[in-house]
Formats: sequence, structure tokens, C-alpha cells
Amino acid sequence: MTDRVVPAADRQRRRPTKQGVVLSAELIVETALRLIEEHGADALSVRRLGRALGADPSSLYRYFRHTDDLMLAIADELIGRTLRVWRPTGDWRADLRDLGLRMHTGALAHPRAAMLSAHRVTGRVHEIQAVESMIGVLRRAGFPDPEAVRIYHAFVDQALAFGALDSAVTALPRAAQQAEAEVWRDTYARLPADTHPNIAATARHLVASMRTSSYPAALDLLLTAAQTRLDHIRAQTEG
Amino acid sequence: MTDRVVPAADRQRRRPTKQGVVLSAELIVETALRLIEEHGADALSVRRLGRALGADPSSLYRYFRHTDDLMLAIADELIGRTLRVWRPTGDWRADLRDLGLRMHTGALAHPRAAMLSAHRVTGRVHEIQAVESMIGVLRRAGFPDPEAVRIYHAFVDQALAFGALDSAVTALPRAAQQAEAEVWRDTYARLPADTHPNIAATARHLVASMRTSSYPAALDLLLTAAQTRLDHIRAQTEG
DNA sequence: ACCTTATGACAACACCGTTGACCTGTGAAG
DNA sequence: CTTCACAGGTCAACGGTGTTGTCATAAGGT
Repeated sequence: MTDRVVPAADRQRRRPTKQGVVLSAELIVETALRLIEEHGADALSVRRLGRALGADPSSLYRYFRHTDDLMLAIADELIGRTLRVWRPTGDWRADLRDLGLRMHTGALAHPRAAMLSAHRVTGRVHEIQAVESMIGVLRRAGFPDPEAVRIYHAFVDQALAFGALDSAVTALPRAAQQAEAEVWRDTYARLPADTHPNIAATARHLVASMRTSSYPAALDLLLTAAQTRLDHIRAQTEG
Repeated sequence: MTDRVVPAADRQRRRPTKQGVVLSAELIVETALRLIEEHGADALSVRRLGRALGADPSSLYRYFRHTDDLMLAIADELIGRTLRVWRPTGDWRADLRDLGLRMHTGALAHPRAAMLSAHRVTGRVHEIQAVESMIGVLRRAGFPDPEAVRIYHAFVDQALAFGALDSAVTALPRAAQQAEAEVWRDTYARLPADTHPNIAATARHLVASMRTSSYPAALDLLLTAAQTRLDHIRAQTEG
């Protein structure tokens, strides 16, 4: 077999499956996303997806080389949805903050998909658009090219990494999730001051903080550091 | 079957396998870690682990309820190893930097375990020790309690999130991993300047940067922002 | 109306985690 | 010593997985 996949653009023979469904890459991706959200990340298998579509599992290999290919298509679709609602204003720091928060909440809206795709490079249209936009924001802000790339890399990976981490938490079974919250209240908050002075002194803040994601804080720290760097660069070029 | 697992402490009948190996939870964990290190993350399956140990795969279910159980045992072992080699010096920034990098490389040394445990709160001794140490470092540096907790939370989640993210990349099949590297060279680096000016202008830096983890950069940005915050706080309390 | 061929279907392969039933050596009790 | 309960190793099987070689057929261009 050389390659059973035909590029989406070249497809024309829209032949329905036995159950009357007309397949397409888009339909497959949509169905996969629905499957993941409704029945969990483990619900995504070629066979189950085929069943959900009303098609033989092997038919999907006419559209995607292998499951990994499909994962990338799903990831790109998610990127596209996030980017589509982002409206940059020209204020680099506010724009990046907005985008970061959107990426994070976007991931949390599809936790299982986010967990499976956060670490993938798709090289597809939506991702390319996103990269172009982000680097553009940084360069227009005045960051020299190497610095812009460095900060872009850290920024995007941090958004994806926290998105996946926080998604993993929400994907935990209800019981396990509640149990983890209780560990902070019942274990950490009760440690005696003589053996664990620092935890005891900050217990109240710990319990409060650990209930929520630290991503907004981490994002602000990253942007603050970038701002510092930018001020430094501007001072140098002026002086 | 009620439960085929017997607590490690209660075990006494040390019966060798057909191939003469005497099993134990420790031996299984060690062998699993070796397997991951030597043959990649996807080399770890119950069947392969059984083969590597010289035992029937189903024997392992006498020691661990299921694979997840085994993964957690492995993760627990890793936390211990990381913390055991950390020696704080008193310089808060250097100490946190050192710990962050150790956590990250510790995760990368055993990607599968890192991916499964990054988002879990164990409440066990090693974890508690780590929390106490980190918050202690920040408080001694002069951060007020709410600020110390905020930065601790962002710091530890960042280390865990990047550890898991980068682990996921290395856990990818060889082929997929190489394919991703090629996307930057063959797709991004070849985009024309008229449609994607920002990517075209920074292509060289992008290809170089994307080859490596952005965690060190992200960590330094976080620490820089923390330093800025600390300077600000000190100026206020002095003035 | 014909012919090509894209595309769907089928069957098979080699793997996976997990479990119920079985067998046997171990170690303690008599 | 011998006995004997049973921990712990083994076997075979189940239902799942991704993937591929082969075949059948309907769609579309000529």
C-alpha cells in the first residue's frame, strides 16, 4: 500500500456508507470531539468512532493516515475555535493576557481533547495563524526577534501546559477530585507549627489558593517579566 | 475474586517464578523504571514487564491492583529521588531555580510516570516536605504570606505542568517526534514573507528554539517577576 | 453506456489489560 | 517430622485496540 489517504481538496466521489452517512474529514473531527466530551478520552478509538459515524473503522484511514493524524486535526480545530474569538487591540500585554486566558478556558471547555493534543505541533492552518499572530504582537511591541521567539515559546507552552494540567484535574473522577481538595483542608491545614512552621503560618492562604488554577497568576508573572525585559531593552537602545 | 493484592508488609511466602526470580513490589517498580529508560515510554506494558521480570504477566496483579496503581508507585519513588538530592543554599532565587530544574529533569527521566502523576496531590511525606521547604524559602526571602503562597502555587504548578508537557513529547513514538521537528523546518521555515511576515522574519530563531524545552526560559521569567515583586515590596516597607 | 478508480467493507494480525480457575511450594502448627 | 492452608505463580481466555491487504461497488468523466 502506498497511501490510502486522498487530500481533502481532491475528494469528489461522495459515496455514502452502508448506513447512509457521507463521510468527510470535518464530520470525523466533529464526531471525535463530541465522542471525547460525552464519553471521556478513552471513548476515542478508531472502532468506536467508526461505530458513532455509522462507518467501518477502516474507512477512516481514507481520511487520516493513523490515529495520530486525527489527533492533530482535532487539536487544530480547537486552536481555530479559540483564535476565532480573539480580537487584538494593539496593547501587547493586554492582548497576550486575553489570548492566554482564552487558550486556557478553551482547553478546559474540552478537557479530554486538550490533554491529548496540548503537546502536539500540528503544522496546520489554524496553528500557523496563531503563531504568526502571537509573534507579530511581540515584534510590534518592540521585542527583538530572538527575544520575541523566546517569549512566544514560553508563553504558548505555558498556556498549553497549564491547560492540559488543569484539564487533567477536571477529568479526574468526582470522588478523586473531592478527595484531593480535602487533602489541603484535612492534612496540610492541620500540620502543627513546630514541625511545619511555614505551612502552618500560611495554611489559610494555601487552602484558598489551591482551590483555583494558578494559571492567571503564572500568566501575569510571565507578562510582568516580559515587560521588565522590554523596559530594559528600550533603555539600552535609547541610551 | 475479592482482592488478589496482599500488602507488602504482610508478604512472607517468597516463592520464585518458573524462571527462578523472586518477585517483590520494589523489584517490579525498579524493573519498570529500567524498562522505560532503556526502551522508551511505550515499552511499558504488563506483558513486556512480565517478560522482563521472567514472570507471567498476571503475576503482577498480585502486587498492584492495575497498571495505574503501578504507575503511582513509580511516581512516588520518583518524588523521593528528586527531593533527596536538593540542597538549598539560602539564596532563594538560586534555590528555586535549582529545584525547578530538578523537578523538570526528574519528570523527563520518567515521562510516563510524570504524565500520570503531575496533576495529583498525594499528601504523603515527601510532598509535604517539599511544600514546607518551598514556602519556607519564599517567606525567608521576604515575601509576605499571601504573596509567598501565590508564587509557590504558580512555581510548583509550572514545574509540574511543563514536566508533564515535555514528558508527553518524549513519550511520543519516535516517528511522531521526528515528524514534529520536521514541521518547523519544512513547514514553518518555508512560509513566504508576504503572507506570514512575522514567522518568516524569525524562522531561524523559531527552528532553533522549538527544538528544546521552553521550561528554563519560563522558569527564569517567573523568577524575574517574583524578584521584581520583592523589590517593590521592600521599597514599600522601607519607605 | 462504459471504464476507471475512489472509497467503503471485510477479515485478519499482533498486540493490549484484565480475570477466573487451577496448581504447587512454603512455612507454620501439631 | 508430617501435615495442610493458602499465598502466589501460571494458564487460557475475553474483549478490546490500531492497522493493513484485499475485495466490491458506485460515482463521474468520457
